[in-house]
Amino acid sequence: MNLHDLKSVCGSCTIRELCLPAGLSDEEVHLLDQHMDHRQVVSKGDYLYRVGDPFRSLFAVSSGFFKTVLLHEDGRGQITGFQMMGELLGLEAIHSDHHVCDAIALEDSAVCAISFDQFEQLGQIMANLQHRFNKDLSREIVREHNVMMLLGSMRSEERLANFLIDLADRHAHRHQSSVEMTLRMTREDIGSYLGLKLETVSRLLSRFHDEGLLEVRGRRVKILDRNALALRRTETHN
Amino acid sequence: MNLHDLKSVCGSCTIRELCLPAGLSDEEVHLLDQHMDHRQVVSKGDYLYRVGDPFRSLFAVSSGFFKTVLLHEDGRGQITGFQMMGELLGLEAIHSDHHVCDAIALEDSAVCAISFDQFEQLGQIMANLQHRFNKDLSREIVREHNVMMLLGSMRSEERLANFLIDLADRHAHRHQSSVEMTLRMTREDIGSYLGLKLETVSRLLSRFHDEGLLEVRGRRVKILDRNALALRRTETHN
DNA sequence: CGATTGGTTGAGCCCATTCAACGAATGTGG
DNA sequence: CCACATTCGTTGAATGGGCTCAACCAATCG
Repeated sequence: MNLHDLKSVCGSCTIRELCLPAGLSDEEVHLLDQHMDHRQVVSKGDYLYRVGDPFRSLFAVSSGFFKTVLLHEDGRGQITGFQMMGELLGLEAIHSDHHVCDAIALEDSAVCAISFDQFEQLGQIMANLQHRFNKDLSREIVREHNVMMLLGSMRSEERLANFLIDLADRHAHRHQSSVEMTLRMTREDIGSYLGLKLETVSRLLSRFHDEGLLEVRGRRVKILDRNALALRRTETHN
Repeated sequence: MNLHDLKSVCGSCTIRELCLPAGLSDEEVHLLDQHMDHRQVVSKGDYLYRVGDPFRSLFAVSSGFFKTVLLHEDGRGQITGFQMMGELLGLEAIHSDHHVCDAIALEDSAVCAISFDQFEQLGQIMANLQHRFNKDLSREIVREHNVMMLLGSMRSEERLANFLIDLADRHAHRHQSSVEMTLRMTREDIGSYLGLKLETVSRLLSRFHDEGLLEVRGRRVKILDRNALALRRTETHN
């Protein structure tokens, strides 16, 4: 039996409450399960989808870690997000029926695929599901608002502090340590997401380290003083 | 009869195809009409909603021009978008049932309010409407992706060129001149949206003017060389 | 092993910011 | 109606934060 062909089963999924079926009743989840597509493994470095691919399915990250990259004609790329378990991939593609960014696994990962056609039909008979989905889309909009704020009006130090705290919170929400984390992405990835160059990210991490806010060893990061770090998210920290 | 109490009637609306009911059949639009809420006038400078307001309705801009502003605790604000007729306001609020930004009219405007509860019910019995709405939400996500790209990896000149071309295109799409436009927002607003200071925006406009790309007189902007301007959206313009 | 990728650190530079002065347009109250 | 304040925009000069260029190191891999 091939992992690629495993059926998704939300009903018995440990991250059910973090994911699409959050808040649904057992019967509703059962119904959702019947319409779930396959489960799919994506190895580190592989593309889940690429710009231009026709849009058929949404994906829920079951395990692992992804980045989504928006490509600009002249080669420049912007990372628009990092997705961890329970989070949805592919929402941007609904509009044009084609993916408009690349989704790349940053570690060996697995996703649950949901045929969007079937999902929409299901939404028609399950108001709860549709409502949850509307909220998920809206949440993504809010998240991006916050990134716009970050990119548009914060200095480098604040950007990185925000990034680290956000990452820690998302780990905590998944019952993982919000103190010690292994970054799944390179300095360049972080820089791309934050609108900074990799050297700047590296320097900032060193700075935070020197100041006793973090312990940084490569991609292992330990938050030593969360309060102080949290203060760095905003300008005046005299 | 008070304009504030006018019933919205999509069926006879001139911008129907730019707005929420785009692509719906006459019967469907009729059904939508029955569930539309009031039409509402918003004077220049007034708030359509504020951060923290409970979310009850989506708004479709019927006429006029809005900005949405995300406030940061320390007083800084980021403009997350400008909305013109046919565009939706309030999508960010679905997630938390509360508005998370301010919406401010930049000129005397009117909006059509749609009770979101009723709208969701309607979506349950009108697959087409729900599908359109999913696409609208997805489009907003794509738009914000592009802003992230702009803020994260473009230089000031490219940002402004992108902004102007985008504005021109949206005017064209509404059968308004895409050559001569009156900006509805201040230099500071533009700067906030583009992650620049107002002085920088002013200097860039002067530069484009001097180079013969634009004719700028206060808020009147005439695009003299659209091709050249379009080239400025991307780095290499030797 | 050499080759490649990822990360750190330094030195100099440049683009956008800051600070500042000034002008134009609009509105307000006496 | 004028005097005055306020808001909006332009332009100049100096500053600085993050970038560029570059060297170097560590880890991984075929």
